[in-house]
Order: sequence, then C-alpha cells, then structure tokens
Amino acid sequence: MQSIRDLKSNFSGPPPSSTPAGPDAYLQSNIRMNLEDPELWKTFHEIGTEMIITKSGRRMFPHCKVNISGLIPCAKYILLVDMVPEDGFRYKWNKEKWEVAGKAEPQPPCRTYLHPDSPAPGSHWMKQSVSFLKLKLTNNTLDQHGHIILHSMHRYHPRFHIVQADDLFSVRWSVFQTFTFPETSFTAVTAYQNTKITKLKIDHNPFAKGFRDEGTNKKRLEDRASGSPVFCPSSFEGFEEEEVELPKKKVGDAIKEERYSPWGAERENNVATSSPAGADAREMYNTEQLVPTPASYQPYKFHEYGKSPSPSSSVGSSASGSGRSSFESRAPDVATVPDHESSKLRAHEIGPSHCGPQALPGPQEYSGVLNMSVAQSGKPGVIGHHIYGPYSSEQHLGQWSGPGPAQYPPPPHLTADYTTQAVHHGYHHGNVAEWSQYPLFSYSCW
DNA sequence: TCTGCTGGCACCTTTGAAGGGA
DNA sequence: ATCCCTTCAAAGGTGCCAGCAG
Repeated sequence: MQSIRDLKSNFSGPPPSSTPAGPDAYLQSNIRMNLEDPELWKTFHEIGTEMIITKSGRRMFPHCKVNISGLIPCAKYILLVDMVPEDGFRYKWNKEKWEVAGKAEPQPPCRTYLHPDSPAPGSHWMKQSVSFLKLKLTNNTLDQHGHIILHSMHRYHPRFHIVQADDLFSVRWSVFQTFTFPETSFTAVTAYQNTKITKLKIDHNPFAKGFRDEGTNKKRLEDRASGSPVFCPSSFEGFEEEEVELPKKKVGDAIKEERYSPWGAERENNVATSSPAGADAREMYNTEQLVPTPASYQPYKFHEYGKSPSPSSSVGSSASGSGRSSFESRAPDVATVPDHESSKLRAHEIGPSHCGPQALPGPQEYSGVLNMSVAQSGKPGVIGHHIYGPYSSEQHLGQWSGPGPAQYPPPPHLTADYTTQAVHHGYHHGNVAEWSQYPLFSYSCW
C-alpha cells in the first residue's frame, strides 16, 4: 500500500514547466482565485477579525466570496471550504489587545463545507462570483447540522479547494487546488471582544442595521458607549488608528498597513523579516494566486479502509516546513474519498460533462450518502466520515465532515508577513509534506 | 471575582407565496 | 393562460445584554 508519504515523493520536485500534450494538458491550466471585497476583509483584518460562533451556527461576516478563472468551462468542479488553525494557541482579550492564553485545545471534528452548487461546470463557477454565504460556524462539537466546528478564542483561516470531479465520489481521483487569503484569518469568539470589530460589523452587515447609530437603537448604543470607551485606540500594540475607516483604500495601502495588524507583532517575532520581496511582490498579495498543476502527478487512492494516513506520520517527513511562507495555493494534493460504495452512487451521478450549452445540473441529493457513512462508521478502525447533503431536508448545509486530528500542529503558514508570502505567490510545490498536515478529508476513511 | 458562554430579545433583511393587472 | 409586478408575512440573521457556570 502506498502511503501518503510515498505519494509526496511524487510531488517533491517543482512542477514541470513544459506543457505536455495529451489529456494532461487540461491539468496545465492556471486556476486563479480572487477574493471578493478584499478591502472589507483587510479593514477587518487590520483590527483583528472576530467571527461569532454559536451553538446553532452563525454565518461569517464578511462572508467568503471568490472569483475563479482558469477552469475548463465544460469540466465539472467541486468547491470546498474548510477552516484550519492559524497556530497552536488559545487567545484571550486583555486590555484592548489579544494575548496568548495557552496552548490550543484539541481540534474539534474537522469539517469541510461543500458549496451547494457542486458539482458544476467551470463555466458556472467562472461566470459569477462564488459565495459561501451560508457557511456557518459553531462551537457545538456535537453539531448535527454540518456546520464547521471551531473553538472559541482560537484563530483560524479558511481554505478554498477546487476539485475537478464529475461528482462527489469521483473526487478521490481528482486533483484539488487550495487557496488561502491571509486577510480572511479570524478569531472565533462567542461574543465580540473588540468594540471596533463590533462597529465594523454593524456598519457593514445589513442584518445589523438596527444597531447603527442613525437607527432606532442610537440611544442604546450611546448608553453603552458611556459606560466604557467604545473605541479605545490601539486594540493591539503598534496600532494607532484615527478612526475605523470604511474600505476605500487602495489595495497597496492596505498591504502596507498589514504590519499594523493585531497579529503583526507576532509575525515579526516568528518570521524572518528579511524578504526579497519588494513593493511589486507585495502588490500581488491576495489579488490573485496562480496555481500551475503538475502533469506528472499521479492520482492516488487509499486501498485500505480504516488505515488513513495520520497527520503525525506526515509531519515527520516534513523537513521544509519552517521558514516557508504559506500564501497558499498549494501544490495539488489528492482528495482521498474511498471508492467503496461509490458504485451505489452511479444512479445519482451526473453523466460526463459535455461541452456546449447545457443546463446547470440541479442540486444533487446526497442524503443517501449520509446514511451510507453512518452504516460504515461501525467498522472497526473506520472513523465515520459524514457527508451532509446540501439539499437534504435534514441537513441543509452541504458539508463533508469527519473527525480531525487530535491536534493540528502549529502551522507555520500565515505567520509570515505578506511580503514574504508574496514572494512565493502561491508556488509551494515540494512542500506537500507540510500540506498533508491539514488534510482536506481529515485523513479518515469510511 | 473574573472570564467565557448561553438564551432571549428587539430590530432588521431576505425570501417566497399570494394577489392583481396587463 | 401567462407573465410581471407589488404586497405582505414568515423565516432567519444581527448585536445586545442579563444571567449563569466554571
């Protein structure tokens, strides 16, 4: 049986620069992903984004919305989002700034949010921005709704995955490409800690319009403000703000101000600041990520259920982890959905993609998959891996879930400043070992 | 006492059904 | 009969806040 470590060796070199002919030529396409509303995200990030998590699940604001290009119009893709810890710490809000409060708690079950439109042709994903509005975050580890489970007072960032697959269960043979945007990192909280974040949320979230100053709750806010300074300057060291500004700045300006991020000091401590990146490289920050796909890559699947590759085994082989920036778009990895039972799904599968005009496939019913996974979870050594059907009456959110690692190792990525990240601008071929620390499918099998 | 979490609340937007007119 | 537009109520998303638990 080939282990994931073996697989990694397949990626150890840089992707071939030449463009081979043949079917693999498809894989040579450069998929690009842009974050929508980057200015808004940066405005939040400069202060220190906080996301409320509740037992019943809370949407993100700003919510994740991306533009995608470079897909094959007639090929089908699946879009996924998951959350990975920024580091191995728990934080507390103390004296208007975030401080480390100890080691992170063991990670809750790792879940992946499947975009409800998945699978859909590349043309569908590219014709308009893709919104993950309905993604919800929860702190309920027993959540049955498929929301993404996070720990309060911990920092996370979303990862976006694009998988070329005709259906959910051909994912195992597919290449997926991962994108992250540094300014989307956030601290999960059960109640807002930083009043500046509260104000930003109220100002920008239409659902919170009732709390705006001009609203009927003006007095309410004034009362609150009189009790404590609402906008204490410098919620973190080094940040001197005049006023929380609406996102009107140029991208470049926002990038320059990144050093004022609440996490800036931390980054400076953890990361070598000597970066060859100049202003040009900085400007590449977050505007676009180019991901060349190596055609030499061989698909891989697990042959043995219940023997999923463990994160620790992968970690051991990662010698290049430290000091690497992680402005990821990662080298492609393999989505490892076991193939057993997949035959059952043939009836549900949408046929092969065809170029030319075609109706967008309707939502696929995956509720049967949920039953399947439950049935399989009884196997010895097999950890249940739940798939929540996007359109199931019970599970309205499309999420793949499964038990995560006992604890993610402290990820080195996103501890680098953007300058460093921009240097790499998305090319991380050869760091698959580290990548495998954050497996898309929680290295669990049905 | 402090810190973090929970549930109820008021206020708001979104969504979809119903009805009327062209 | 069909389509389009408007209205309206229900559903659901917000932050606030008092109270609770560890």
